[in-house]
Amino acid sequence: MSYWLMKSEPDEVSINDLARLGQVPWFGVRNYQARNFMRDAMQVGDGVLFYHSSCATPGIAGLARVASLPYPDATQFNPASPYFDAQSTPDRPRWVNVDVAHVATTPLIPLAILRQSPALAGMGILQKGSRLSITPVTAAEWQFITRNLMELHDVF
DNA sequence: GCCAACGTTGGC
DNA sequence: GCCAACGTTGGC
Repeated sequence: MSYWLMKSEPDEVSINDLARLGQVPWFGVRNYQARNFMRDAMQVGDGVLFYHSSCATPGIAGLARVASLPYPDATQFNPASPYFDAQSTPDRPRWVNVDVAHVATTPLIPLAILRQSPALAGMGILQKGSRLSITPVTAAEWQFITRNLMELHDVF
């Protein structure tokens, strides 16, 4: 079992949207490294820190879990979608996504708070210039965040 | 809106 | 294969 941090712009899909829908395809990833995490490394049941980016107060807004195997991202075939990729064909799809299911909505843990914890200094999201929308999280980081910052002891 | 940092593209 | 130019990300 692995852990991940996945960024979403709340204007597109917020933690409240995820709570309401229960489960969503993590569509729109157009970065090979992030795609490869979904395609090659994620397992159903993996823990996800749901992160709100590009908003007034960026930070971790809740917990989710990986809920499907990877499969072709439907938006790549839709010419009307901003995620359309003319190079991609159903025969040889370039982009995949997994489904992500809601686990918990938590009080927002702002990025500024994450930066204050030495235990989290190695997190991908905190590295200078890091833009990856999906980054691995260590078990120690996951436990520090869920136990110390969220005061949750019974998830995952 | 600014801008640092990064990934991708494409000419050579 | 190099690398300059460009587009994008995302915090501030």
